[in-house]
Amino acid sequence: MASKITSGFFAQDTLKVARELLGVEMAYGDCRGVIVETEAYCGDPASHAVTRPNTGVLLRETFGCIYIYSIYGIHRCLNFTSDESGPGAVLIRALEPLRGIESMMARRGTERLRNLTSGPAKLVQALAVDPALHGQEIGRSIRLRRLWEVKEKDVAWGPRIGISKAQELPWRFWVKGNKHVSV
DNA sequence: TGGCCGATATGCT
DNA sequence: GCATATCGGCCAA
Repeated sequence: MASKITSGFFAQDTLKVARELLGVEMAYGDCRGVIVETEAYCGDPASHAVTRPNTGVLLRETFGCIYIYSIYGIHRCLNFTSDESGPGAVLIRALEPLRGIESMMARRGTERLRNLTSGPAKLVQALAVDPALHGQEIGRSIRLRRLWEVKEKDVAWGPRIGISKAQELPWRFWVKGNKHVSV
């Protein structure tokens, strides 16, 4: 039986949270998908804890909460805050769709399964994540439970995508070979 | 109050 | 591979 993940899980180190979120099912509204790609943001120069000192307060002062930001005007991305002892958040970059695929296709305007949730802004649009969830504790609207046990040998990692600072840090994690990983 | 930048996605060449 | 839409957040003035 799959085990529920609550906000307390996010108290631990951000890199560990990012790694451990792989294989976790996310349920929201009429949709479900498994997390297959994440990125960790700590107190590094690319983190909103640094680049957005006002709104980034959530990264410093909470864990286990939803952090939603907008980028390039038209996109929104979903994070979960982490690390009870410092700034941290994990960006959810890709899901493998499980349920509500018809709804996702309608909202994304495509029939192509591979293009539904293979990117941070794509999955927010596919699941119609409400921006008003910003700051809310995990487990209320967005529910998580471990669905897959992802072995060490099935985890890949590398540099984070789309950033101009701290590009050398290999803080992006994904499920090796999964067809729904971005890029 | 204005200007710059960005954890993206898409469409065109 | 490259241009670009489009706007919130931030800071300088």
